Order: sequence, then structure tokens, then C-alpha cells
Amino acid sequence: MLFMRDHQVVDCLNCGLLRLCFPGRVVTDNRQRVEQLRIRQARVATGTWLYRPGDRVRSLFTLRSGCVKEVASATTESEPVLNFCLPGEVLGLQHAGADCFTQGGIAVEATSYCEMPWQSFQQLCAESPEVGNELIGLMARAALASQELFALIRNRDALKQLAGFLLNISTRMRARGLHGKEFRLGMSRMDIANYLGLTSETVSRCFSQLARQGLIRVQAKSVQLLRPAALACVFAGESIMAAT
Amino acid sequence: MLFMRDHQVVDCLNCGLLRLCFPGRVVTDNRQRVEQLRIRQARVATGTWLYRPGDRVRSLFTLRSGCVKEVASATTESEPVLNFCLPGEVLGLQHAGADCFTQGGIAVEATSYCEMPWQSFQQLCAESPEVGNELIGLMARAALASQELFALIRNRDALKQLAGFLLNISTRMRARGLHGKEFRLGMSRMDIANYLGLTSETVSRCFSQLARQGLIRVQAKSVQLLRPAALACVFAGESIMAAT
DNA sequence: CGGTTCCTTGACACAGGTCAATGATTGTGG
DNA sequence: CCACAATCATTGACCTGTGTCAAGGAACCG
Repeated sequence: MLFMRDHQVVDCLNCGLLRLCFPGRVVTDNRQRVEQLRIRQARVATGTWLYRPGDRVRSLFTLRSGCVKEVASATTESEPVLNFCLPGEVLGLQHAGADCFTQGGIAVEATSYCEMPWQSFQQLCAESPEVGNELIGLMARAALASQELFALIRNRDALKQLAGFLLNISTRMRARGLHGKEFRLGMSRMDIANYLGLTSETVSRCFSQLARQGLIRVQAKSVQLLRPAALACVFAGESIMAAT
Repeated sequence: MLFMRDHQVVDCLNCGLLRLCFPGRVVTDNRQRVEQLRIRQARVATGTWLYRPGDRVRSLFTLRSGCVKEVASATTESEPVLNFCLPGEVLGLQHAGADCFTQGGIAVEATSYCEMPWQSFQQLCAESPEVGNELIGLMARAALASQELFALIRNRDALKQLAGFLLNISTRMRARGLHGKEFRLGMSRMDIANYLGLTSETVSRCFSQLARQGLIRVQAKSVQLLRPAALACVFAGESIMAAT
């Protein structure tokens, strides 16, 4: 595995994802302040740890492309996956105010991200309560999303779980302005299994079953949702009616 | 079911749980400010909704005694339980900045709590960045705890799940200065089942099994951890060695 | 192009869901 | 304060769904 970190200081105001990091109004009110955040951009290869349990917490991350899985333990994989972070999403919010990471973050495919130091960010919060409120809102929404996924996983039905997982990914992609019906799942079947609390075999079988029923199309890591409404029916536990 | 709300304005500085709401240093630095928070105290009976999905978010809650379950849906129970809130813990943090509740909170036993308006609290945050940082830290820790529980539930073994659940409750009780080895589980078996993603029968069977092995003692809703170390072994998946 | 890793599919066993009946506990009204 | 009723907890028998083990095939990387 190549060590291909390649840091460079970034100008947020030229960043297309700017509004995804923080809502526009905060930024326009604080152009000079945002520039002081000293954000660094980096690209890493599959399998790279963005942070490990025990590392000192110094930064907050925003994904630009790729996918990062959050894991509970430092041991070599096959561990429960706590979350998948998608492009445009913020990573590491749960460690605000903590000394050391209690979790790890691993790129599951080639990933580029921005890294902003907490220190300068906290300073910005102190100067502008508005930014602090944005942070609080961001954390609250993340917590709600986390609990929603929580509920998803306890749907004691591998097929429902996978259907819910795909719909969740789709929704999050759409929220970032990407195609919600055709996307690439960068993570392995094993990662998905460790996320849903299943085995990779079962995940595989469920993919096949959904494909056989004509609800999705799977080509390696590319997934296409052919009948999202029917998929939602599967998730809800109803039989597949003639949904669009 | 009796409607036994009984509001009264509370003086936090005489509250024994004060330090549990917010760390001492914040309070001592802001005595006058805390008094302006206009906190109300209330007692409710089993089954009372503290808030329902769709209700406007106005307040933040702190439990003084009892237990509240957070649920995803407004329908009458038998729904996934997202979290149990124990005495001394803060409820509703995930709704910071939101308009309406997306979840509901139901007392699973006779419960008393404090209710503080977000409005006055946010004002306090704006005046004192230190309080804002406390809030952020509180939310971050809550998110981490939530993800830890997340991992717990995916232990695909009903016995391990229940062992982990009991240890988790025990740890949280101890963190609040209560007995960690002997406590009352106010919620029903069904609630526990809905929380762990099991059925009430399985939960019941696991309680019996742990009791049969001499690890716990169960008397209705009272639970006593006889061999916590052995319980931790069950949770970890190891066989029960001669742990204390 | 070859080797490794990952994905898919099959056969089988077992944990836990489902259905059902009995026993304990809680709360209510006389 | 006690008795009754309703809810909740426990236990058993049976069956489905998913984990486990194993083998073959596809995709990815050097």
C-alpha cells in the first residue's frame, strides 16, 4: 500500500463543496475568518487510516470524494463498522472536545478530504456565536441521522436491512446533489456486513435476490436502483406492489 | 392513567443533581446566569409522553429519577427503542436547533425531570462561550456513547447483547454515583427487546440463562449483578472462567 | 499475465422468531 | 386493605432465516 499523502493548503472560497461544509450565510458573513482556518487538503489510498484510536484529536474532516468507514477498534478490520462517511459529509464531529480518538477512520477507497484544525475552528466559534450554532446544529443532525440508522439495522431481516441501507445511501447522495439512483459502493461486502451486523455471504445473497426481483442492478461495486419505490416497500416489510 | 403533571419553578443551586447537568466550574462561574434559565421541574406517571414526534422543540430535559425511552415513531409502542435515558442524563440534545421533534420520549416508569427552555439556554451560550463548549462536549460524548451502544447491539448473540446491555446500564449508574451492582430496570422486557432488536421471549430466556449460571439475580424488575467480571466474559464471547 | 483478494453460490445446522399456555406482578375498585 | 382483572413475564415446542463451512469464479493489482 502506497503512502500517497500530498498535503497542500486550500482556499475554501474556491471550493465547490464550500456550502456543504457550512451553510453559505455563515461563510459570506465570515469570509476573512474562514480563510484563517488553515484548512489542508489531502488524498489517500484505500486502507489508509485518517486517524486511529488513541491519536490526539487535532482536526475535523470533510470528505471531498471517496468513502471512509469509522470503526470501533484499532485491530485489523473484521470489526464492527460504526458509520460510512460519504462525500460532502463531515467526519469526526463526535470527538469535539475529546483528547484522543476512541474510534478509527479508514479510507475504503481512494479518498480526498479537507482537514481543519479544531483550534482555529473553536476560535472562530468564540468570535462568532452564529458559527457555534451551526456546529451545534450539525452535530445534532448527525446524532439524529445516527439514531435513524440505528433503527434501520434492527430491522431483523437481512433483505430489509440491505434495502434500507441502499435507500439511505441514495438519500444521502441526493442530498449532496449526486445521482441518487446510480452510484458506486466503494466499500467491500464485508464492510457492509460488518456495518449491518450480517455476514458477507448474506449481504451477497441479498444483493442477488434484489437483483433477481428486478429492483436493482449490481455490477461489481456499481449499484443502480431500478425501482426505488418497490425497494421502499421491501424495507417497510410490505410485499412488492406495482410501485413505479 | 392519571395526568399528574405538577410544574414548579426550580432553583438549580439547591439541586443535588446540579453537577450532573453541567460541570461545576461552569455553574460557579455563572451563578446568576444559571438562575435565569427558568428551569421547571415535573413528575409524570408511567406511559406519559414528554414529547412526541412533530411537537415543537422548546426545551431540553434532565432526568432526576425514573427512566425515559426514546422512540422513532408516534405509533403506540412495539416500535424500535432508540435509547433509554437514566437519572442524571440529558435528554433531547439531538434536537438542538431543530424545529420539531422527530422522535418521541415516553416515561417507562414514574419519572421526575427538569425542563429548561432552549431559548434561555442559547442566550447563556452566546454570553459565555465556555457554556457553549460544554454543550458541544456533552453532545459529542452523547454521540460517542450512542455509537458504542450501536456496536453492542450488533453482537449477534442474544446472550452477549443482554450481558452488554446490563454492563452498560451498570456503568452509567455508577457514573452517576448510584449502585452499579444492584438496580431496578424500570422498562418492560418488551422495551428491552425493542431496544436490542430481539423479542421479549428471547430477552426473558437470556435473563433466565444468566441467572441459572449464577451471574445475576433477577427478581421482577430488580437486577443484581453477582459476577460482573464473568458477565464481561460472556459479553466478550469468552467462556466463563473463574472470574471474581 | 499471474497471483491475490473479493464475491457469489450451495449445503447444512443452530440460534432465535413465532405461536401458545401458564404463572407472576401491578394497579384498580369495592 | 383486600380481591380481582389486566398486563407482563416465563417457559415449551416447532420452524424459518441466517451463520458457518466450503468451493468455484470474477475482479483487481502488481
